Amino acid sequence: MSISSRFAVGIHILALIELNKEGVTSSEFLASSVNTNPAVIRKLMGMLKKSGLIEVHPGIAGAKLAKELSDITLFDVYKAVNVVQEKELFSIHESPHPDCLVGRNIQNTIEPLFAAAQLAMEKVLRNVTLEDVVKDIATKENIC
Amino acid sequence: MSISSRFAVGIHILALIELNKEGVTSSEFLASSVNTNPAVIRKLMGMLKKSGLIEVHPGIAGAKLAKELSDITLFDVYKAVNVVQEKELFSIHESPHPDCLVGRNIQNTIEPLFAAAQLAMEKVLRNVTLEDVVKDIATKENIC
DNA sequence: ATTACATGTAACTAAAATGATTACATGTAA
DNA sequence: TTACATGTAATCATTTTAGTTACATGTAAT
Repeated sequence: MSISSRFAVGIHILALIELNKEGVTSSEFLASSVNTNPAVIRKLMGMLKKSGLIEVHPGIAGAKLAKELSDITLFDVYKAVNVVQEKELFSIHESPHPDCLVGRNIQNTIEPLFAAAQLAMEKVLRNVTLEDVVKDIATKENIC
Repeated sequence: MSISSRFAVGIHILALIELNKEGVTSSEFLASSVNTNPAVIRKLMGMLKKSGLIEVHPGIAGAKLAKELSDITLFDVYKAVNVVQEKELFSIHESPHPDCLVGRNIQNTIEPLFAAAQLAMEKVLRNVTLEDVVKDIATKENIC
């Protein structure tokens, strides 16, 4: 199964806040670009806010980035929107039989292997910033 | 969300077939060790068989490995049990708005980044064999 | 103050995936 | 033909997702 698109949408939201920084980036505006419901966006904005990535205020239209673009990595977004918990990218079956040689050891044997795989994936996310994302979009549009 | 435990169970099955190679490893025997239903095991056995990792025959009790332990990587099991499709570890929201600068570029920008993260994870799986897993279990049991 | 409009948040829904379970067809060998 | 194994389909409860609706809360302009 796939990791929730909340992650991709979170990146979309942050990139659009940056590229629309002269304007007002409301949940309705974002929802239109993402093609979803404003309430879905507001829920994600809440998560991004809680993680200190954006600034939003009740009653005041628009969101602003709370950090420099180059200070926000994809990993920050990934953690903010809560798509994968630590050591839980792979699920391991519970209660294997303790009387069996394999059953009583499989969890402890597999866990560090799965953790290493997850960390390798997350390391890639740590090495990409939103600045990279925004620059790539600009390049595709021949803006720069 | 997490990747299906079919992966962990698949590893469990293969390790147990190896460690019980003097005996008969039936779906019922495996189900008891994994602590699930024999039909679940048989479905997984079918997948492992289809990928050429084990040999099973209708009407004949027991499964055997079809390859050397050191020739089976965790990645082979991962692909066999079909837990994550190529380039689909992360899902990307569909139909963002094409009239928006971000909307019309976000998918193409994000896709290679997500693919790179997925590949990094899979690379770790490619570098671990079932021999490593079985040896680790043996070590934990002070067998070697 | 009231109006207009934004965010914050809860409740409800349909769709999809998972894992368990049951049942039965198919295949093998004694 | 009997006993028992694998192969496989149908069904079910649970969980997650993403969308939707509704409304409370907060701000600012009139």
